[in-house]
Amino acid sequence: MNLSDPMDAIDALLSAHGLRRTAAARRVLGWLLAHPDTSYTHAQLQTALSGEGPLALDRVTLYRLIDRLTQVSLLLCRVDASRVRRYQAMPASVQAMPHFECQNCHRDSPLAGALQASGNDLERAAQSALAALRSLGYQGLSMDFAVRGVCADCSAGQAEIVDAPA
Amino acid sequence: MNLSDPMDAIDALLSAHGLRRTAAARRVLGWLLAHPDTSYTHAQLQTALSGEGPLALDRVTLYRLIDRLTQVSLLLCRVDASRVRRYQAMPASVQAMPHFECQNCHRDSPLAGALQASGNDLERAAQSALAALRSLGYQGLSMDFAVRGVCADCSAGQAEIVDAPA
DNA sequence: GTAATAATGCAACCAGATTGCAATAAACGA
DNA sequence: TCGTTTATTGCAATCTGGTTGCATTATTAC
Repeated sequence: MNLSDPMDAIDALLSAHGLRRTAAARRVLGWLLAHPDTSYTHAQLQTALSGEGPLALDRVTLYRLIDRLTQVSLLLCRVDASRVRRYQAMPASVQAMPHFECQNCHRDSPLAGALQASGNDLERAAQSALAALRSLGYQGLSMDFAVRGVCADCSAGQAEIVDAPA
Repeated sequence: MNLSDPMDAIDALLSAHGLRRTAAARRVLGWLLAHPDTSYTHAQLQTALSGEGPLALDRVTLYRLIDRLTQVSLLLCRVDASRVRRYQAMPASVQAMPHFECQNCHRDSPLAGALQASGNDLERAAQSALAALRSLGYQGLSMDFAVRGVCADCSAGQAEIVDAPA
């Protein structure tokens, strides 16, 4: 088996985690591995896969498949501010992924730029916290630093309502 | 007006944030302020309030009320690992609130004890990150540090399935 | 090859949350 | 204090993301 062939690598990952090497599993894991560092909802995955693959896979099948992939830590799942689950291929190195959740419009935006100054401290502290957890036996971990408040758009909108009613 | 009277204090909070001082708003905000540092789901709030208050308030009314309270940052809302929103009175001082989300059973557990060693570093870094955001104009912020993985119960359960099938 | 078992597809169902709209109730100015 | 304006309430219907049961199909292990 040639592991440099992405297809063989995916099959190897599936077997190594006790999952069967089905067409659907190959397509989903393959697609997510080809689109790293981004998370997708169930709906996004289904349209993305039905767009390129042969025939669309069933809604429920996709739900169960991503559940399985998540349970064996091949995927990372988080619930965004709008209550929908987002999946992505488990990153090789764990970062803190700071993001901002608006309490008003429930939009979720990455918080990389705003934290450049203090971001490194945060990253360092998070890594050492993670190391502590690992030493306690936790496995397959990822971290997520969420900041909640009202985003610029929404506070501007609320001000508008007060200052300049339509 | 005597602000030491909790009822007047609640009314003052409501007006200060541009909300009307209705019976429902007083009850909800009052109850959450009386139960700080804990978050409640919509369902929990409804049963808690209908249990003590006079008559139960409508489901939809409660949804809209907590939305309004959240938008003006009187409440803090987060989505837990099971995709349900949890509300609590906005804490006076912002802490990092580290918690663990199981990728398998979707249970959400506080992570205070496990992080005692590195927790302080994390808290410090988070506070400075928050200060940076505040200087950028963000308001009404709270932080949340989530660690994701598979909890001890679930990894034990998965091992059982492999090692000792029923 | 064949048996055991995991994965799929379909239909029905569920919880949490949202929308539309008519009926009330605060807030504010006269 | 009386309207008037506008926020809030309650009810019914609807929506979305997700789950369950079950018969069928495909992988895996022998």
